[in-house]
Amino acid sequence: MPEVRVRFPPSPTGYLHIGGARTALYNWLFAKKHNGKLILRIEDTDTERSTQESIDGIIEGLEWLGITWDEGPYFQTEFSEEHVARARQLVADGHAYKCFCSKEELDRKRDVAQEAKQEYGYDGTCRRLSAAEVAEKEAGGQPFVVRFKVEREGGGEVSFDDKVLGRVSRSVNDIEDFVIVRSNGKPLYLLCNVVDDIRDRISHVIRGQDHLGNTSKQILIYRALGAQVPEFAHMPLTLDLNKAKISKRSHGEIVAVQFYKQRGFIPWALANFLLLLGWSGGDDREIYSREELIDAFVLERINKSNSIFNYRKDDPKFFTDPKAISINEHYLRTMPIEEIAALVEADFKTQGLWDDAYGTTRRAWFLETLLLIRERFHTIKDFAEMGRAYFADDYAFEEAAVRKNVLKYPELKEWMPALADRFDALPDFNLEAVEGLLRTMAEELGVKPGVLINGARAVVTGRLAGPSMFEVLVTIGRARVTARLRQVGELFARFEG
RNA sequence: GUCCCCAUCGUCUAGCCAGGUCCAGGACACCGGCCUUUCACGCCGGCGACACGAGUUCGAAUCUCGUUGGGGACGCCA
Repeated sequence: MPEVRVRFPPSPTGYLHIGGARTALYNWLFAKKHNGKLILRIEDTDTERSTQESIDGIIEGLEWLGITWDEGPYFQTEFSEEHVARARQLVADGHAYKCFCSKEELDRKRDVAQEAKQEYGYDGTCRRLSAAEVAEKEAGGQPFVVRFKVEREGGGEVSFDDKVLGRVSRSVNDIEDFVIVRSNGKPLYLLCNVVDDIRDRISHVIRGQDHLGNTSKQILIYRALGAQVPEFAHMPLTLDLNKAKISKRSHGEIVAVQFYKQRGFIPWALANFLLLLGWSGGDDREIYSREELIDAFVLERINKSNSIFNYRKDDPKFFTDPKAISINEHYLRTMPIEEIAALVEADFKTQGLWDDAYGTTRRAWFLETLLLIRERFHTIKDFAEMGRAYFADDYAFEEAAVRKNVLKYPELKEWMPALADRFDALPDFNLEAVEGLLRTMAEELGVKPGVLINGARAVVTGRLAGPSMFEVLVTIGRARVTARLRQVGELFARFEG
């Protein structure tokens, strides 16, 4: 295979959404797999809608996901002269012509056709203009667009072998003479994209199936320009629950990569999820490390059919596609704890929960604590929220935990401080000692150990559930544990009052 | 309306190209059980699909045709 060069060409008209991220991911994987290059090209020719903020957001999103590029970002607007030159060349070579039909006139014709449920497409009025007529209109200062002259002599088809879909054909009679240059002289996407891909020596165009219709037109442009046509791979689209294409506009933050970063997703977990939306390795494997995936990835195994992004809303646990959450959980509890620690550290710093000692003298404690509590968390955010009691004293109390495990046993008002006293008297505050003491005390009081254990859990962590209580107590430490136990009275006052 | 693409559990999918080993496998979700001081994890089990109809064949999820359904495109957006 000649040098593999692929590109990701977002138009900077909004944040990076998961569909775009998935396209970027597939391109990146393909490049890596073949020791090729990924080119990032910002298609900013739509000056009306392009923003710097969007460019920054896209780059930030790609970087967060770990999708790296080898060249760029290039900006399409920087190559306008070349686009114009190629358009002129096409006109000079007879592959394109000037069209003087007004936009209003065409809109009207289109509306009429649509109204009558008729097929519509440019009728070729200006294609038949003689050189003299064209010269006359130009001399008169009439504005014009440039249309590509689709060769329809003898019919024929434009076809290509798509890496995903197989052979795709389209009759030239179904391709209208499409516009390649606006009346203001600015070339359009169909042309710019091809000119840029030729200049960037793109070998494989991997993009969504929504571009399928563009491909036949663009192949015509490649040929007219005398360039080699690249390989194509049209990926299936990601649809919403109503089977409509997901978009920034209609779905909002739930489809933004940024949202997942904010909600505490592990970058590669999101990439892994996105990968599975339309690709499988052919076996039952679903979790891949970067290296494993680069090794396993092949374009031919991309699915042909569209997939549904099964997101939910307003569910505390499944705030997005449950599969995405489950993959994130998988990484959360299997990744090397140092890597998790780095993500938690970043989050803690934004929340004012970070203690520099966690990086130095209390490093071991910090890592062990993360190891202890990560089992039942869903995202990185949970360390600061559900796990707050391990790192700070201003943790919240779950109402259900207090009601079920504290208020139900009024005696705990005395028992908890008494337990604190006993803990203080312990020569060593370790697992065995704590467990022995708790069980002995329960026996003396004539209650089940669970009453003291769960009561202590609610008081010390504010939560209904958590890791083994003895480990929790030792981890949080004697001083903090006893102080919290002695404040049980306030809890009664707060929730009973 | 025209053109293009697609069609397996609720969702993501394996199997399809090279028809039998598939009364269709896995994952997520859901339900039940085990474990357990709690909740998770883990393990075990359950629920649950070849869109429909013809044809080819001894045999079809797999091949062919049709129907239906879904999606995309049809811009002087990208």
